[in-house]
Amino acid sequence: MRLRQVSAPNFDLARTLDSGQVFHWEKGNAGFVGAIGGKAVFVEQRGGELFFTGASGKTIANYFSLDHPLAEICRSFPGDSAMTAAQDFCRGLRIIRQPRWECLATFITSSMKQVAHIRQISHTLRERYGEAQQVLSHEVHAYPSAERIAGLTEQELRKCALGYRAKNLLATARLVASGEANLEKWTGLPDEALRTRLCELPGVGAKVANCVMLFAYERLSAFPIDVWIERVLKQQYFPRKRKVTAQQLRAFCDRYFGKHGGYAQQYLFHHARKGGAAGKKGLAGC
DNA sequence: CTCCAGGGATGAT
DNA sequence: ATCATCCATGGA
Repeated sequence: MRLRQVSAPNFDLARTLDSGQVFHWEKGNAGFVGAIGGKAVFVEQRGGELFFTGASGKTIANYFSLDHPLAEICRSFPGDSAMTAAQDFCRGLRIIRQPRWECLATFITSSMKQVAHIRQISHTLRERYGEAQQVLSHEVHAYPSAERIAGLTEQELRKCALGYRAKNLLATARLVASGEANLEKWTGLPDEALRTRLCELPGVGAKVANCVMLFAYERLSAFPIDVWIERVLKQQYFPRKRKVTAQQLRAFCDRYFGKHGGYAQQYLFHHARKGGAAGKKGLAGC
């Protein structure tokens, strides 16, 4: 199999796929095997080039947001020490453009789960209910459509280790499949209206809504606050406050991180999770 | 306001 | 080998 090639300067494929925004890519053949929408894809990075097969160069470049002006985005970040360290740690990490239903469904199943569990749930749902494809002798399953999931029972979903999330995923799948919730049409909504629509879906609260806005609707100012980010924010920006409310954090983030807050959040998140010293232990005692 | 639901990887003992 | 911990949403 001959691979095709696309230029990808200022991009780090492995780091991007390991940053908790997407959960189905697996290592294989010196690169990564996964799916972009319904297409099974292999992609490998060598220096500033991506070598790939299974989709067009245009699809690859669009999925990995190779057109995002990363240097300019980083220049818009605040210059504090936490942000600078995170930025340094996350070179080449990009916010990818995910299919809307796949992203929404995945983050509904992510609630109260850690990354390893989310990967497992995604894998099981794909394997049981998604269409199989081949790439370089690897079998890859597309994420099951809303229609497919809408036709399942809560019992079947529970068997995929969804627990109480099964009910929410099923209810939301049915709203999407019936057209009552039109995810594609929502691309035209302003941020606040989009967030409101998303939060009306079962299993979607503020955190999940912001993830979907950031990863599937390219709202780069959306700033999801999970426990990791909450720890970082409290430690770095409210060091001697004993009690900081969710509202205070929210107001601070919206004001402080600017129009690319979503990127700032992703960098702080990835640095906190993978950066070692700043990980759980170091922050716990504060 | 508090409490709880369901579950598997992860790290401590 | 056993045990506590992690964790976002929604309903009681």
